[in-house]
Amino acid sequence: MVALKTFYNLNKERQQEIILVCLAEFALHEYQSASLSTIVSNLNIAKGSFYRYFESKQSLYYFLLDHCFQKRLESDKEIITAQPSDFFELMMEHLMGKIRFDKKYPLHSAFLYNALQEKNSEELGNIQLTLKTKILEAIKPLVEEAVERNVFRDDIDIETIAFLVYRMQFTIQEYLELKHKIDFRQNIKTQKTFYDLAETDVIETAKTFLDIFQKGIVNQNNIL
Amino acid sequence: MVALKTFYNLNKERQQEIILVCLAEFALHEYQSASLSTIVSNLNIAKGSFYRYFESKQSLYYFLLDHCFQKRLESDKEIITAQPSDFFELMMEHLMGKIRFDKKYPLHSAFLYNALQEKNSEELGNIQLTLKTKILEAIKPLVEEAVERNVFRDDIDIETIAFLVYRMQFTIQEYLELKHKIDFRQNIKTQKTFYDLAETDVIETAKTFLDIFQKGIVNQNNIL
Amino acid sequence: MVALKTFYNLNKERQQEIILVCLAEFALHEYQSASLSTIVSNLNIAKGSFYRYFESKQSLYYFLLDHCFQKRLESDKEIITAQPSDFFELMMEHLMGKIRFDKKYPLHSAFLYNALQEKNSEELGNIQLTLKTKILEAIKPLVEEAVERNVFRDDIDIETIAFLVYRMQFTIQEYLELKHKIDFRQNIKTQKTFYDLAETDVIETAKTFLDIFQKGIVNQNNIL
Amino acid sequence: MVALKTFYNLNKERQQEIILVCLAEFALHEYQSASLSTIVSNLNIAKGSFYRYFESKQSLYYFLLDHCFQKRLESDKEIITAQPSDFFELMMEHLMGKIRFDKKYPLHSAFLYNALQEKNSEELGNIQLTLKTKILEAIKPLVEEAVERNVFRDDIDIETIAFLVYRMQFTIQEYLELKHKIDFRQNIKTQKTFYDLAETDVIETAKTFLDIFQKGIVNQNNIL
DNA sequence: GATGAATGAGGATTCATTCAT
DNA sequence: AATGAATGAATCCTCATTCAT
Repeated sequence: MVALKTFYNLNKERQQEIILVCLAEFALHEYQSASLSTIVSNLNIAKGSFYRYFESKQSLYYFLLDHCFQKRLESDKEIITAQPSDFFELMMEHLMGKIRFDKKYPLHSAFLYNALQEKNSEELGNIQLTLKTKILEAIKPLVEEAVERNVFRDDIDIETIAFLVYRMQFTIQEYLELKHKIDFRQNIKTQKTFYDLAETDVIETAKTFLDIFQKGIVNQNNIL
Repeated sequence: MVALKTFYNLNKERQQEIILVCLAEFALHEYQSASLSTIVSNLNIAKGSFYRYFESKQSLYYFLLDHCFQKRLESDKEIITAQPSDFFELMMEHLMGKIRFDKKYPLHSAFLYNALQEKNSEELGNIQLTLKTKILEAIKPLVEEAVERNVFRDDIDIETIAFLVYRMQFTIQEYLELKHKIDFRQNIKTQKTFYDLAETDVIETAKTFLDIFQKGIVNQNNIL
Repeated sequence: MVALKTFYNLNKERQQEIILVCLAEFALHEYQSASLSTIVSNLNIAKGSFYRYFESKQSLYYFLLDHCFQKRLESDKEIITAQPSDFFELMMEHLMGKIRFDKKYPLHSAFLYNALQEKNSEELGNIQLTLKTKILEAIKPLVEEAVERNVFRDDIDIETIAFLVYRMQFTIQEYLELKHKIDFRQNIKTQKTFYDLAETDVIETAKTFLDIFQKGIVNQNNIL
Repeated sequence: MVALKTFYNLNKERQQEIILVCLAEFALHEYQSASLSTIVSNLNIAKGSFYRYFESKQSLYYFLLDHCFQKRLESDKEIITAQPSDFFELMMEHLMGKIRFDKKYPLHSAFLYNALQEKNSEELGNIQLTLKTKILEAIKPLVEEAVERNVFRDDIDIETIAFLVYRMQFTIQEYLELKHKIDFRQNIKTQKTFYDLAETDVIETAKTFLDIFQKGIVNQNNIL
């Protein structure tokens, strides 16, 4: 879960450098295929040195996971302090938060995205379940509060709503990738921004998806 | 795209056996991490024998992709022949089709699921884009027809609708995995069914998600 | 040394076809690196069928060696029947014979060339020595006869002369390759002629080398 | 072209040992057939260790080529400093240099000999042409100078002369192998000297071949 | 505290040959 | 008589990790 003492003895800049290089590798490859050799070579350090910073590949992975999760939470805190009263406004704020995070921390974002797709293995366990449960736990209270204010249809349970709220950010991401034929991993390699799109386009898409989530896709006039 | 002649010369049972063992490996691991050694060992054949069936790992992968895609299309054809007039009824039929497919062909289903998450690589190219584009091309005509019948809100474009239709099947899958703490890859290993759930639960969930897609999540009474 | 009966049962055309395909493989690669798989694939026959024609890779090699040697000898016989009295005229005839052989039988020629460079191995023994000895045995009588006619300086022994006579054909070949940056193996692949040169150029070079062999390289006038 | 840092960090003795074992393998087999497994086993190191010294088989080969070329050039420098004025005396010095080199560095010599016979391949390119061109470039100036002093017949161009000068050293080698039935590759295996001959014999042969090169093979008296 | 040399199992793939059909 | 499926050892190369210096 944590790095070794030696790692923390490094100055902050070097720590950041190491983290970024590691994230880049895990952003481009899944756990198994990511190569410590590549990391070590990109960092210009000795193989042995790496093992003085982290106990193992697995331990590094958990460290990065923790690190990125914290970063993402911090990024979200700003919203929560300036919490809007309307649930969907709040949700929009979160989506904007995700978009800002993608832009500001593309490697962290890509790493987390990959982590959420990691296949279970002996080394990482059911990592998807763990991560998603953690995220849903964070979302639930907000949903619950809105439920009490009768914001949602009462035939849908809280878990479903919370899940859909969580899901939306990645659905939007997938849609953008597909529509604009973006390969965000390629963007990482070429040092472009995560989406390589005008931010207004991204925001517009988020608004659309959120609106559909609220009101549905059917033409109400047609029904009447 | 295809296997070698030698493979087709095998009797159908053996062909199926080989396909299933290969699918299992690629269902449990992504392309890079999947091991031909494991496959060969599970099949109890010599290393060299494998290369009489398939030219390479890459070629095997494309073969499996094609094979599963065909299987999935066949599975869908039944619906199309008995095509319901209402778009959302049709969509529900497709979701049911996916559920039946998961049950009947858990390995094929898991493989396709993994393929849709494959990271781009020199060996496989932008496989996600290719696959998703193919699927969307199949969905679009159905959506277009519904658009002409004014089924949907007219402020949402066809691409967005088609994407959400495509996305739903996997959103449901993800939700079920999460809610019931299912590890479908573990189920594959233990030869259980894909979901290890009562089918009614699955169908209920599909209905719920479809309903939200139609009418949205907000409490209409509250708005009024 | 010889092929199996089954091979001789094939019609002459098929025999020729097989020989040419095998020669091409051994013309492009040395014994060890030449691949029976490639040969068999180029011939569109079954692996097992090949082993009904030849006992082994080794046996095939010896067969080809014998075959090419015979072809080369035949090609030389024409000269011997129309044998010119002057030794160097005869030698020029032989060089012309070699040039014609290269043109008419590029694969045979390339194969023999490779064979003369084969490294000794358990499988082939000291094949260079065997081949070269055989060639020298053929050259020696001609040299001996010329020696008796006092054609050569009497301070040089027969073996040396015979060797230089043998050597010249390949020295010329090497020179042409180098001067014109010819890759005769590439020419084989692209089905061009062996040298891809005007024949007059080749003959001119042969004449020059032969003249130097006769009279030496030094400027006689300068000495006087 | 060069080894990895790790290689240079080894002490000189170990570096030499590794070089010699590698040279031995490439002296006995051509590039394709030479086996890293054999090398690694002869060195009593792990498979992976080798790849800490050299990037690849190809890279090792180029390193050895460079290494041997340098060694050969150094060996030649001694001559050039004590450069005799007569061209043929200089040439004799070079032949003697080659003979000493064969004796002192039999593996280097054998490796270079093999390299000059390597067939073109994707991995090594047209290595023969490259090597021979390099050698001829070194010989040409010496020839040009002699040309100006009217040493040679004026009907032969410089390229031809330079080529024959280059060719002689290997022609002599081939002759000795043939005459004394020497298998220098076998000598390598049994750790004997390159030629396994009295040095006087070798020198005598060199003198003979050089003399023929100068004055030609014909009996001048007979002509008159 | 840092280094980097060493490891050996594992990766995909090719090979010449055998043998049952 | 011909086929072609099967073999398993060999190929080059990469990997995460250990440990002596």
